[in-house]
Amino acid sequence: MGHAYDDRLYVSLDELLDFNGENGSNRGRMGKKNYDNGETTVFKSKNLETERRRREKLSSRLLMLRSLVPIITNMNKLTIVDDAITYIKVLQDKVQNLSQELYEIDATLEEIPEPKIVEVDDAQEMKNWGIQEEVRVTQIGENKLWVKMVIEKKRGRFRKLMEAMNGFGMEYIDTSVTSIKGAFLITACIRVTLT
Amino acid sequence: MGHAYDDRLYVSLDELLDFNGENGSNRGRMGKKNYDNGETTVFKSKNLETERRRREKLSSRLLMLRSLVPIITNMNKLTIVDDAITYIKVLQDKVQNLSQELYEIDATLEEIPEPKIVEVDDAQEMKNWGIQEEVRVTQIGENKLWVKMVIEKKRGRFRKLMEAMNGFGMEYIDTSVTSIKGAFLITACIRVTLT
DNA sequence: GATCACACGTGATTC
DNA sequence: TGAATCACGTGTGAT
Repeated sequence: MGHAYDDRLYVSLDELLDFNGENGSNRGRMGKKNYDNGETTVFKSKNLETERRRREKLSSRLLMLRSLVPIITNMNKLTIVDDAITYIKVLQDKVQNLSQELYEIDATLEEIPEPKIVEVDDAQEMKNWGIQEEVRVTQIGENKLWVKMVIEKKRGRFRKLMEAMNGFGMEYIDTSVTSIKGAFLITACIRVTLT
Repeated sequence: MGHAYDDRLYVSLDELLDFNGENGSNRGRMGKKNYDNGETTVFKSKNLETERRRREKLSSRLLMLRSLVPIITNMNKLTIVDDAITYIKVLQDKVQNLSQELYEIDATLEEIPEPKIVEVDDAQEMKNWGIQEEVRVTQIGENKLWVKMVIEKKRGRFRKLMEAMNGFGMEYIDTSVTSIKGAFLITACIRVTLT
């Protein structure tokens, strides 16, 4: 096969100087380089080493890219880029799905806000639940309170009140709730056990 | 400047046949090709077009990769790969943060499970809240119930009961709660208003 | 043995 | 100008 190239127009430098100085076994190459052959300095392109460094840099970056991609089908330069493309698409899809899922959860969490814990003797805060003016809290013992209130009869309001008082750490000794047209009348004896 | 290369070892084909057949203005190239010059067939490498296709494919894939990366600092082959590397890192970080955030939200959501809505006359389901055997429900009118129960005195249990009954669409006409050592005694008159 | 992928050195081109 | 980038055609080891 060697003679098949005999009619080419130039002679490769490798055949004139069959000598590879540095990288003797890189991949499939045998260092087609230009050498200073004793006295006769053969031609050297100006950007020979520059170009070599450029190639090295590109190759190393391709290897870095390959190290980032988990699924690798081949070691080719082309498949490195190819796998990187599909991996980027996968990552973009993942980010899309995750952020949408997170957004939906945030939306549903806003629908059910955290129930407020309110100080029981703070009349202003209690108004936020619709309790209006009719709250009386009297201390009847060391840590016992007598609570009487009239609140507007609305679905869930009584429950919220119970939640708040319960969350504050108080113990119902005796409670009575009576519903009178559109309102609750609540009287309770409560023992406060502050932590 | 042209004479600076006169001492090189071979003569470029471009200078023998200064003629570019097909891709006259691709980038910075003027088609250093081999041509069948009439009768004298000059040398043609076997993998000339194969190699050309390979280069074209790699370049096109690099362009595809570039089109996926939003932040582009340059058009270079090297910066394309470089930007892809940083972009993949950004995407991986994003996925990491998003999935961790989602995981934390899921964890907090599991702490506060949805309160169960239970049928009020289903004694078995009521046991799930700790109500043990002492539930009596008697119908005393068209849509009125007389409920009497003793439940274990545990924080939050009374609140949950109220939640469940309230969520079922019933109206407390009169309720009294008394705490006796470790237990609640609850008697209630309820009007059921089914939707 | 034909094909593949690669690195090589080089001229052209752009800024 | 000079540095940087690119595509080219080719030789060569590996599959």
